[in-house]
Amino acid sequence: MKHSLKIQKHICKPSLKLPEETLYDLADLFKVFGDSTRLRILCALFDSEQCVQHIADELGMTHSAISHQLRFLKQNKLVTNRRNGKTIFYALADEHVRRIFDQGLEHIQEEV
Amino acid sequence: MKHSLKIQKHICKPSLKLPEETLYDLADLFKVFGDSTRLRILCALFDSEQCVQHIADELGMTHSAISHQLRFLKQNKLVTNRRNGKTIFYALADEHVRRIFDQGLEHIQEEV
DNA sequence: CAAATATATGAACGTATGTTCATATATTAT
DNA sequence: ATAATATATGAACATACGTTCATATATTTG
Repeated sequence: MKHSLKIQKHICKPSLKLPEETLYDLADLFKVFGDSTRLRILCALFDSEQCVQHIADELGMTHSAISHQLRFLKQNKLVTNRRNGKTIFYALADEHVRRIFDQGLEHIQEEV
Repeated sequence: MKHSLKIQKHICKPSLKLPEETLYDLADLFKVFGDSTRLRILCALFDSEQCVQHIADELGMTHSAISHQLRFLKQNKLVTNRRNGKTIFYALADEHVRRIFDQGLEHIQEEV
């Protein structure tokens, strides 16, 4: 009886149990937000759709680098695109992007 | 006059301009969420604080791996900890963690 | 104090990531 | 068809990341 406290090592509470795959998908989603270049691209699209070269100019990077990242963003459904002649315009996919962005911003700006 | 359309290459709209440093901080924050192990740790803390070994057991990983990740999570202010004797309990730092997590979840579950 | 337990940490290792460079594709203009 | 423009993509490279292993620190127990 005297070491009953010692025995109960871990009081197991069942925690929020999401499927493995969901967690991987979720991690992949946040991974997309986890790079300042991609965040800057998203910022550039906040007001209106933009073409690749415009974004590249604005960020001072090559169109190749931007194109690679846009593909990544599109694969993860954070942006959509439409072709207009030679140029392709990219736009934010939906409001979640903005909301996730804003929640993150709130978090970092809250800390001292 | 005939190629005036050709000339206006990029109609520059000023986009949301955040300081470089803010973007890096924001990317760092999302980077933390961009790993399934860390997400699982956060899940494990959703209901209540937990000690390192408990989390390690639950995730089927070594305490070393978990400890490394918890340090990372703490550096980014997503968790706090308190010591109780030999064991150290970790807990979610604030509600932003949950909200960012939930927004992400909404996003991936919305898509078909 | 020594042993046991819980956690932390540095080094090392393989893998993933972001950019660049060269090249390919697509559209338009001549 | 050829040239010019806009974008996409594969390979290569350097860097960053996550885990493991060994070891260190901290607390409690005997």
